[in-house]
Formats: sequence, structure tokens, C-alpha cells
Amino acid sequence: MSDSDGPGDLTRGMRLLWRAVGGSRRGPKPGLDVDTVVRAAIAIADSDGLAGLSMRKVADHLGVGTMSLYTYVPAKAELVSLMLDAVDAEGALPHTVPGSWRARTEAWATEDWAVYHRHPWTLQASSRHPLGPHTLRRFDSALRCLAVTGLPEDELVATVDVIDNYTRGMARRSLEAVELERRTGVSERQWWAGHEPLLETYVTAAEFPEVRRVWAAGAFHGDLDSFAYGLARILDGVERRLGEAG
Amino acid sequence: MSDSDGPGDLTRGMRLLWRAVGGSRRGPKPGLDVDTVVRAAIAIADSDGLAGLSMRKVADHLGVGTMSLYTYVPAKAELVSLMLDAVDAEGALPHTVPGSWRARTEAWATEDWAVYHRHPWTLQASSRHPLGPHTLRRFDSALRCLAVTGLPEDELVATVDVIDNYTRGMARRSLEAVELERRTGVSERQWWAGHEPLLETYVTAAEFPEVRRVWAAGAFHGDLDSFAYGLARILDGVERRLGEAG
DNA sequence: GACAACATCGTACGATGTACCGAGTTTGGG
DNA sequence: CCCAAACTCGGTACATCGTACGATGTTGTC
Repeated sequence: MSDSDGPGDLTRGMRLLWRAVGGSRRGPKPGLDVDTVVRAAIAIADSDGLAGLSMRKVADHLGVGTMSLYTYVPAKAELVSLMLDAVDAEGALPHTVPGSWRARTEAWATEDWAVYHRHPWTLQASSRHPLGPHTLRRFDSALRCLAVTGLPEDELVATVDVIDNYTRGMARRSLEAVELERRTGVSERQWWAGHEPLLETYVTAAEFPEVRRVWAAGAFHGDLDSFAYGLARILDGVERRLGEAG
Repeated sequence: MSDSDGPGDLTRGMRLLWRAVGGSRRGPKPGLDVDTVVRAAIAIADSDGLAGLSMRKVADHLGVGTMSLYTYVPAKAELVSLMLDAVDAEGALPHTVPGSWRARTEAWATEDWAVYHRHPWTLQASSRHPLGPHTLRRFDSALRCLAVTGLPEDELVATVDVIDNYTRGMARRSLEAVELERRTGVSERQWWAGHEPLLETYVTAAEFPEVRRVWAAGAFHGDLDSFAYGLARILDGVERRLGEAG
């Protein structure tokens, strides 16, 4: 993760994201287009992660020279911005789900959770990328999920932030195990089995009493769906707020 | 962020983190030690970010050859693991704060928020690093903040996860603006002013009705402390759960 | 005093993003 | 119809990165 995957000139990236780029007239017909490059890059990131994404790999995948990519994309940072926005073009928008605001919000969070598992690299990308049209459309849809609650506008935005951050964070945790297995071939169960003696030694009840207590109670191996549990708590909190306001 | 900042051999990194490294007898006295290297690395990351952290810079800062660092640290990934754990050694543990569980939890979240602002690079590091003793001690302390609620152990862990993820996510958002200004010299207010015409053009009421509505209501420029607001909603949700259980 | 174990670090290698420039291709304006 | 402008393509080159390797020097133990 790094730092340098942030966009350079924001306005330049913005115009590309919003497809406000002047179509050229003269010169040879381009053999590729931005979307093709972005699709190829996403395919590579899906299988190799963000660190495995290099301009050379994308170019090879497309059968062109590395530097030809720079005809379509000003730099890697902008490419990643485009990738992030392209991912948000997938799938249905949550506000169209029938039922209560709570049902819609749960559908939205669950769908996002699935997207993060389909494209784990989205969680590795820094969040300093400019908003593209598809990302903003999803944000609009999320706001609409909660609009019927009648919450004031600033609280609405803050509530969407809570749910969004929670979903990202839990997906990140869940993906750690998956990524660990992909890279080392060690499953989570095997990892715990292999490290249990080490943990028993260092994680003493004297120094970490509460950790030992919940560990002994099986809190780390239980079958509580902690994503759904946490989401339910958050939505309970929102509901209570609705009651307060009237 | 990348991908390659994940640790290689987990057991090797673990032993270093937990300081289970055999002290050597023979040979010249080491001129440095692990903690000195880690402190220097943290100082650089604080000012230059994770991407600005290179082994060469750390070595220069310490007045030694680049490769000498590898005497103390097996690779950069393990160095970052050590840095993350070292940061968690700072400050008081939240469970010692007097008052209700709610007051303690708020203190804990606020303290973490401050840590993220003191060391923004901790949010850029991937979360695939092994847990060190200080990080685990903070986790233990967080569990203790909520233990008096009487929640079942698995729900306790899930609740800590909710709050932790929320805090990280909001800190990340807050730091975007800070980092943007640091790198480009453009303040958030200036950025909005500069992009307002562009936004007015592309973010149409037809395509993004709800975004336009909350924008017009000033939801993005208001002075709602959205971090505190979201935290209050989450803790409300926890309280309601306590009522349900008995 | 010899030898094993260690610290130090110069050199070198393979990646990476991308600046630069030359060469080839298309097309609008005269 | 022609040619210069505007463009695509991509090879080469450079700076920067993590780090493997091995030579050289230093220290503690027998």
C-alpha cells in the first residue's frame, strides 16, 4: 500500500473519470480504448492483487508495448481510479430493493461485502482517489436507502459513512484469512493449529486476561456471523435515533 | 498500498515481534538494536508516509549502510510489523479510564483517532501483519472496556470489531483532506471552490438527486462532528442489545 | 592464538513507473 | 491533391526500490 498510488493532478484524473476528454480527430485510429485497458487491469488485479498490477503486465496482457498504455491513461494512479469506478458499475443499485429502509440497507451492505470479496484489491487501494460517476451513483443510492427515515441531511451522510466504513473494515478482516491462504497455502485453521503452542506461551492470562477469557470461551472460533451482528447493532442505533427525533 | 508489504514467513516475524530472538554471544557487539531501527523508521514514516519509507532512508538517518539494517530486521515487511506494534505502546490503556463502560469506550475510540492522526501511515499499511504484544494489549484493554456489559464473549469481540473498524474508517476519511493539502498545497475549502463548477456540471439533479439534495442542505460543509455522531449511534445500538439480553 | 560466530556494507540484480524521442499513420485545410 | 499538424506506438533509458551475495573486519570462547 502504499502512498504513491494516489492521483497526481486531480483535475486531470477527474476529467478522465467523468469521461470529459476531447475526442481527437487527426492521427491514426487508436487500437485500444480506456475501458479495454481498465478491464485488463482489473482482471490482473483480481488474480494478483494491487501489488501484482504493473503497467508491463497490463500491456503484455493486451499485446501492446508498455508505453502505449500512456496514450489512454496518464499514469498508474489514474488507472487505479478508473478501476475503482468501473467496479462500482457492477450490480444493481440497492435503493431499488423492496421493503423497509432496514431491508434495503442490509442488502446494500451485503452487496458491498460481496464486491470486496470479488475484487479484494479495492480495499488495498488508498482512499485518496477522486470520486467517479459510478461510485457517486452508488453513494446516491445509499443515501436514498435511508432517506425515508427522515433523518436530517448531515446525519444521513454520517450514517452512510458509519455503515460504509463498517462494511469495508469487516471485509478487510475477512479477506486477511483468504489472502493468507492464497499466498502461503496455509488455511486459517492450520494457522491457528500451527501457532497455538506459541500463542499459549506468550499470550499469558496474567498479561492478557480478557483475551484469554474470550479465547477460552471460543469467541474466535465460534459461528457467530459477526458481520451481520455488528450491522444489526448499528441499525439498532439508527432506529433509536429515529425514535428520539420523533 | 500495496500488497508486498505483507510479511513473508509469519513465524519469523512473530518471534521478532514477541522478542523471542536468541541473544547472540560471539561476534562483535551490535552497534544498533531493533528498537532504534524501528524508531527511526517511524520518524520517517510520520513525515514522509509509508511510500516515503525506504530502507536506504532509514539507514542514512542512522548513519549506517543500507544493508546493515538487515542485521536487525529480516525484511521491510517485518519492520513495518514492528512499527505498527511500537505505535500501540504509546499512551494509556483505555480500560483504566474511570466512569461507565460507555465513557471508557468513547475515550478508547477518541484516543485511537488521535493515534491515527499522529501516525497516518498506520492506515496505509495493510492489515495483514501479525499481532504484536502491544497491539494485543490494546485489544485486551478494549475488551475490558466492554466486559462489564455482560455481553457474551463472541458478541464482545464482534462489538470491539465494529468500533475499531468505524474509528479506522473515519480517521482515514479525515486524513484524506490532510494528506491532500500536504501533497498539493490545496486546502479542502480551496479544492471545493476550484471544483465547484465541474461538480455543478456533472453532478446533475437528474442523475444524482439525493446527493444534490443533501449537498444543497449543506451536509458536506456542516459542522456536525460526524465521528462523534456515528460513534453515539453505534453505542446506542450496543445499549439496546444489553436491554434485549436482560 | 586459533577459530567460529557474528556485524558491516559495497556491489549488483531484477522490478517498477514513466520521461523522452523517433518513427509511422491518419486527416483536415489550402 | 498534398503536406503539415495531430496523433498512436513503443524502444530505450533512468531513477528508485528491496534485497541476495560475499568480502572484510571484529569479537568471544576454548
